[in-house]
Amino acid sequence: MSIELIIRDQIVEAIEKCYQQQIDSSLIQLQNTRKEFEGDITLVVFPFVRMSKKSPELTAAEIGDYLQQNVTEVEKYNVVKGFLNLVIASEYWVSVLNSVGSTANYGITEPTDSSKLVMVEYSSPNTNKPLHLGHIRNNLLGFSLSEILKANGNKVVKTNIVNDRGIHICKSMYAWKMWGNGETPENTGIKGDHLVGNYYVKFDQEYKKEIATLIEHGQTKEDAEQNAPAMQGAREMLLKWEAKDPETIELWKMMNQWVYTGFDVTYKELGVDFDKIYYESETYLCGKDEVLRGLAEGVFYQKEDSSVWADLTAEGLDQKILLRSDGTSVYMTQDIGTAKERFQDYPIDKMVYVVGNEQNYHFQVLSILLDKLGFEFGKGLHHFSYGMVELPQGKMKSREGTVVDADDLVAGMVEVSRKTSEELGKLEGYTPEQAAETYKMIALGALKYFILKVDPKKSMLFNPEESIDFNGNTGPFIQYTYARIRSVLRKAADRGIAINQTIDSKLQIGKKELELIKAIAQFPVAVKEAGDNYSPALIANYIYELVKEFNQFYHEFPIIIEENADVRNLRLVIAENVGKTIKTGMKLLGIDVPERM
RNA sequence: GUCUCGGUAGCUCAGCUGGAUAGAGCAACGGCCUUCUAAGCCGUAGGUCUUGGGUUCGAAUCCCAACCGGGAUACCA
Repeated sequence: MSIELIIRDQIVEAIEKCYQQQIDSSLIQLQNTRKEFEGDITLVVFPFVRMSKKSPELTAAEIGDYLQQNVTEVEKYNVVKGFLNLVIASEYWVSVLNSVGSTANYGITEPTDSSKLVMVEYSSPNTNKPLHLGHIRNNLLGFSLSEILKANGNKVVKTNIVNDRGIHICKSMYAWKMWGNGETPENTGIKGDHLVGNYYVKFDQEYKKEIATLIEHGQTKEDAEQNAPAMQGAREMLLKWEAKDPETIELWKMMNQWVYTGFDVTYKELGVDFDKIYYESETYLCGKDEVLRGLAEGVFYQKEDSSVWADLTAEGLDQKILLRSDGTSVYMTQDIGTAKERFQDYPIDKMVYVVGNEQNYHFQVLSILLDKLGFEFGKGLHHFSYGMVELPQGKMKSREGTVVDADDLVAGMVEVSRKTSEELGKLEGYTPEQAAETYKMIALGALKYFILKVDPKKSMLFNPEESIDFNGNTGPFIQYTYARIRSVLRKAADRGIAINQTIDSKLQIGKKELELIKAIAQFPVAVKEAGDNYSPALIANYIYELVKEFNQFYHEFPIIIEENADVRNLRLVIAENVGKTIKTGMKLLGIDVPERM
């Protein structure tokens, strides 16, 4: 039982004894004592003043007396205004430290057979262009969220729905066919997803030229957009694709394969992966069937032009189209099919969609539609809605080339990392491979931490010139602290200092050491809150606080050169456990930590 | 128009289930490497928490309104 729970129970009793009142434990506000005051845990006593009918100070003193007498861990207390600061005996903190040291996966709750199965969908790329910074935020959030849910004792299936069909895919295909001259990733050396993306851009350029020409020849803008040969070609291609025209299918398969090969490289670089991949080309027909079933059952309705609709006015929403007048499916249709298949494939307890907040309406509607179709899981879908990444000049647009490409960004950061590392020269003795691995680890640490430390709900700004930082509240700062701890531990071993993991409970603990033990003790709380709130940012912020605390300690106090052997051992044990906690915490963010840097 | 999310230091962000004097990093300025890694540490300066009301012993935090910004809003995904 944690000290906090014990104190809560005793406060309830104290109120009953002193003021003859039964209180609800939600009235009990405990917080960590602010550093400028003496104490470890603070009770806010204002809510009890009404019961005691005494001043806040007197009330606090009475409760403090009771706790001091009845809770052995409460050594003493002091009162500042309406705040009761409790000083917890250092034996308790020693026992916490000892238990951290003896716990293999400190802070992590392993899943059991009866754990909930959570499916997390993330990434969900289109196969017509390479991944950009927006996708990076999605991928990092999805991966980290999965890790955090696992650490909270859930079973997690990571999934990806690949949007591999549709008019946008046909645009790239058409452009390649028209103007590609047989270019392939092999004969150009261009990464597959980039090559296909180039043709997506090419399509747009040619399309715009054609429109301009048609307008010169007297067509209206609307007509020109419809009649431009490029657009007609792409449409024709989509029809051929749906009709399973062999040549078109062949082209589609070839170009998609280029993209997948490219994506795999990017995913591997980012360190994200999936347990199960769904393809829209395989689920959209199922969605169509479901919509038609809904139509037959009277859940949906059909207009004269034979398009199919859902009426959501009773839910306070609009009408939503589910099948176009030509019978082809829309985004929503596919998501219905994909959802159904997933719940058939897995015993899912919770479905989480990691998708940008521009889709809030979409998922609200999806949930209602699935419910209307009789799927009991419909209401329980969770849209993990995150904010957009913006550039100083505004939103990113693939077609206009105002995107920060994922591969370029990572490569650029690795380059900065390499330069910095070489200047500092701390990797001497590493093989070129080891050094390269470390540069990459640091670069990705910087990128991932930069993105994950921000509250997922909020939109964030990425400034290419300023955001690539390796100092301050950054991933490399945390990685550096870890490497520093490892260095200390290596040196201790070199000097033949054996670390005794079990600290004597009577050992006097210094103030700064105590702060660190308390910080380590907060880790499981941070993991739980991150899980409850679906927020990797809470883990990032926690680690930053811990690391700052450690660096202050490091500068102020000697560790291996401390002469008192007991104190030296205590500091080594603390350093080791801080390192352990950093490593576990960063793992939840998908960030690795280096032994040296 | 309607719905929705946001507005905290020059910049990027914490803090938001109400609690003590609103915190970090970057940028600026000044210190600290012949003791364990200076990608670090310490210090100076920087705030009407958009504005106005309300609830409360207590509001950056909750409620209402206004202003500003992002997003969505029936056949793009």
